[in-house]
Amino acid sequence: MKHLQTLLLIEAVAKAGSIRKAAEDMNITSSALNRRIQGFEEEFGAPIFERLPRGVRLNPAGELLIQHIRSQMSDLERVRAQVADLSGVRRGHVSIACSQAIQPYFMPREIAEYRREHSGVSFSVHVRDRDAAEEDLRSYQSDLALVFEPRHHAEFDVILSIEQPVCAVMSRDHPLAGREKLRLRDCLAYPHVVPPPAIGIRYLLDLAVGRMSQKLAPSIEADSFEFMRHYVLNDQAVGFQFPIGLNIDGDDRFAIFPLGERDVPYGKLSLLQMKGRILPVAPARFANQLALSLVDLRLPAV
Amino acid sequence: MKHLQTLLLIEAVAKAGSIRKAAEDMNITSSALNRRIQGFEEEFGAPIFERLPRGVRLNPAGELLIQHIRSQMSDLERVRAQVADLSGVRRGHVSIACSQAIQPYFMPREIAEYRREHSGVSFSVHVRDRDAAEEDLRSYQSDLALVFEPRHHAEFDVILSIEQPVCAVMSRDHPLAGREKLRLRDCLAYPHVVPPPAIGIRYLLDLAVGRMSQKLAPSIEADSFEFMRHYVLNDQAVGFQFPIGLNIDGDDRFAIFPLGERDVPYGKLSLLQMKGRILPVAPARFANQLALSLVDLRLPAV
DNA sequence: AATGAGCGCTGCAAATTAGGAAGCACAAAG
DNA sequence: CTTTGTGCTTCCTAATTTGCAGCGCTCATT
Repeated sequence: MKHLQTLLLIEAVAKAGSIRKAAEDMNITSSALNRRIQGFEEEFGAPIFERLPRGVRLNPAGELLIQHIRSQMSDLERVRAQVADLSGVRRGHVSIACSQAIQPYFMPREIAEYRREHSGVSFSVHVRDRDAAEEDLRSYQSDLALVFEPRHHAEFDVILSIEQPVCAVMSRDHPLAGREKLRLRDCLAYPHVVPPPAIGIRYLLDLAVGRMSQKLAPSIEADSFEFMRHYVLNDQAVGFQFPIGLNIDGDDRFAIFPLGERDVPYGKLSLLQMKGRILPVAPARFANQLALSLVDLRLPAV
Repeated sequence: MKHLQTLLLIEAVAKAGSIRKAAEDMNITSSALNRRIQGFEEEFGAPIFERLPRGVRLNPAGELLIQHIRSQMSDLERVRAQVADLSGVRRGHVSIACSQAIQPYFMPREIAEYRREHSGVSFSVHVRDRDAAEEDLRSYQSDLALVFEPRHHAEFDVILSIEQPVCAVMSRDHPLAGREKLRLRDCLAYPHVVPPPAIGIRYLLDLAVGRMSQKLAPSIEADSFEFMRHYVLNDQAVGFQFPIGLNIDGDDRFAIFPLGERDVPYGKLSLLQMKGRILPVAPARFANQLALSLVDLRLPAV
């Protein structure tokens, strides 16, 4: 789209941090790019880049502008998708950022189901912790985010939110595996493997131990739940995960115990989008499908 | 702003209804304009105009696009205003659509007050009935609308809403002028002058008479409240207006009676903006001031 | 039925604009 | 103190856009 060329170049420069680098990325000469930037700043009425000895950086005006540029490009994309839609073609792309727990079972199933109906739609899936997911939405890199315990509710539109208990995960032959019920303090008596603080489940665990005498003393801190799952099979350790990330009835190597809400607070799984943004057809419909599926996972009222 | 040139031309064509006319308006030749449109349609991937024997008209895709164009231009304007703001200058423009009742006293006072602080800000004020005001918001011709009884609440963001009683207005020497209180049916016994159905106050009167035996039998239907005010001085007629449009204590030629809510429903005066739109600095601040002033006019709870 | 006005569209040459190559001044890094 | 990398400028050429004139078409009017 030609009339956006300059804006695209500005974004490239902002990312590259230097005009010459950006010029190379965009396959034009630095002189041409330089002039376009200067021309734009002139008609815009204010400089948008700070000139540093080692390159350039967006100034506050530029930050404002780049946000406008991204929102504008994304909105144009939405219009094009909507136009394609009304001429009968169901195409498009959905970019979604989500927590690790969503990756193994939930998201593949949902995407496969969606694509059964709309094979023209393509997907990008990004694993993101809650902060990174929010940043993705803000910069329009993702249309949707499905994350546990998002930090800044108010900056986004919450399409739907459900609760999930934290579950203790261990091998079937673990000493605790025979119990009827389990409390957090039981788990902490054994070696436990927990994710780093950036991840939702750790946040909840930290909250929980904050009001206990016992402390978190992780034998292992790992940012991969897949690692955790396999690790607990090899040691008498306890891991933690949400039900949505577990194949509860399908794998008899594990013992899984949901922890009560008074023990560890439930995790809030929220489906988010950029505030006020109108999503293109495909992301909007997919969000709708996700919302429906998530409602089915809602905890029965206590 | 050069990169928007094509979009601006598209808007001009949409408005003019013909490429040649628009070309004249924009001071270029029709051939150049024609080719730009064709070029845009090609890279956009779909035609946006229907070619008719007497000119062109936006097709559905074009309608979608023009909405994007307008929102985009307005957002860029917002960014520029914000940038100007952060370099210390307080400039900008506010475009507001409002009911007639707002014109004589309320709006002039508010604008004057705002401009005392920010003399760099300019204003456009448009008199609009409730439907036209909404259309103004939708097409980004106005930043704000202050109207009685807006029809489609849900399509807009309601910044604030207050209630005002309908008042009967007559000359001091009118036979009814000595009364303590007045009811609608008293007024209808005399010649009355009412606005056309498009105007909020008429809508309320129609609602009111709908549940009465008596009917509205206007001697005069006039779309100017100023006309109404002067007319009732020249005939033993009754007119209707909201308090905000009356100089209640300042003009002793008139007798004014608020009508009870059970008699004629109160009018809802709403300050609206386009849904989800982020207003530029000046309109946003002015909206804020309006909201504060309107709150002072709120009816004391009954 | 004929006519003329108004429309969108197209070929071609002229005018305008944007692009590339090379080089300058400057500042940080080695 | 040299080297490297930066933004910016100048000159010239390439690419794009514009204006002009004209074609074919539809519709309202004569």
